[in-house]
Amino acid sequence: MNISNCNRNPCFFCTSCLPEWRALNSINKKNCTFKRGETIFKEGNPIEGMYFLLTGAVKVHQHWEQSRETIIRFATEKEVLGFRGMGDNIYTVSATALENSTACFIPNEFLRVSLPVNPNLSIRLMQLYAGELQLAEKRMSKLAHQDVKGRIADTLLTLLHKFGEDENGRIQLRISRQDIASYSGTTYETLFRIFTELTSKGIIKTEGKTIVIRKKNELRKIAE
Amino acid sequence: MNISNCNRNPCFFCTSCLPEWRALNSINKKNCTFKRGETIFKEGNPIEGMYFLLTGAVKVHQHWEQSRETIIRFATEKEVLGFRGMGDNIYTVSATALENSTACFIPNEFLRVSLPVNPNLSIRLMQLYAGELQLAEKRMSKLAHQDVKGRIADTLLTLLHKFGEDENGRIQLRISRQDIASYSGTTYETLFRIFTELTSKGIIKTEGKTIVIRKKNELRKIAE
DNA sequence: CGTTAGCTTGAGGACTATCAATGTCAGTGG
DNA sequence: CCACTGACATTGATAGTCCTCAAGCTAACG
Repeated sequence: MNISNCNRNPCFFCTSCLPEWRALNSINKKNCTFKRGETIFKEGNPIEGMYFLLTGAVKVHQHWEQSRETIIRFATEKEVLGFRGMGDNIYTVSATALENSTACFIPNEFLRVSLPVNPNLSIRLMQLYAGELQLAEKRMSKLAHQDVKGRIADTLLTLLHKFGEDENGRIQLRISRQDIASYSGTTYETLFRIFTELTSKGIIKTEGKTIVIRKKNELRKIAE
Repeated sequence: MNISNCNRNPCFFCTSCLPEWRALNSINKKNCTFKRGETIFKEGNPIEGMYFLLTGAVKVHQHWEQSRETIIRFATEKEVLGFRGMGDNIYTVSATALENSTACFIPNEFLRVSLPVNPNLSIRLMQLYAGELQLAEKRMSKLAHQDVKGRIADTLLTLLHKFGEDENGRIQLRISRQDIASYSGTTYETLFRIFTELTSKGIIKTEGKTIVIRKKNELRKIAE
């Protein structure tokens, strides 16, 4: 979301507009730094505004029975959390920090006032949602038709793409196996068995919580 | 999407703005009436604009191997098809008419010019996408964690809600079993068996291609 | 009357969730 | 230093769900 040709309004979606986001934080006294594991907002709570993630990593997830959850998506720098178009009042998902993170909080009121007079902002938000929607639709068909191994391979590629890798193929995010399973739509045990298999084939390697992708093309083949 | 308090710009999303949509049809010579089964646009083709559905019913679907598809969503009157935020040039999904349908075609060019000067329009589109996104996310967790029976029950309730019912509980849409299976993320045979089971329990009844929901609450229970 | 397409049913087996048992490891408090 | 604890990792056994394949069946249609 780092759009290069900013026409200023401000657009709020390019690097040069970041100071303006940050300035908002001093106006409202919302907590905007989150420790690893901390809840940013929670399913069922009233929506008070949206968060623009400045640094860190976040999971957006939804409960499903006791002790069961789906991770809807991961978010990283410059992504938007928790805004649903001013219609609803209650969060339908939760957001939890995966790393220590910082954000800007933009109150509903600010949006209510800004959107009608700031076409850039509404267009950018529209594009943002359109993009997210497209990803969500793609993920829907994958969840429906891929087998578990394919979904896990896909998850690993998604993480690699979203959080980056170092020169050795290490995914730049410490993430629990349980979270990977929850995003892939499977259980911890099944994920484990498939990790074992992928490791024995030399496709991935694990170093504690960090995952090393050794044969990206093999993963791509598995993910079809 | 029939928003009551239209501030006119035109907003394009309320009944009183429909004439303006219709007027667009006379300007561009795009085909805007579609017969049952006709393709509206197809995966891989260039995006030329978006469609605002005036009457009828449409499925939005995505290919998956040969002879396999996922239905992403159903659309009916006053819904928008095929617009993805001006970023991409290629459709990632197809749309096919389930009933004879009429639409308005809005060329990209029109949107490119209108959005920056018509805050109402961009805000409405943004809200539209935000709403769709929320539905897509909910469907994602369902596809991941519900069993087939639950997903089918959920599909039936979705269809009932979207296309309405007559006084006897008949879903107001003639839809093939294959399509229901594709939306539920399962196969024709499995769908058939579950239909047999639901029928024997008196929860649903089939009259050719029309489906009668007889015990909505039972379905809700199955869909959790 | 043969052909084709879609409907219906059965059998078999692949895949994956679940449950349970055990292993590992870091931290805690005695 | 060591036993204890809780969280997480690892593995096996089992069973259930659901897909696939294949075959019979019906009905429409030239």
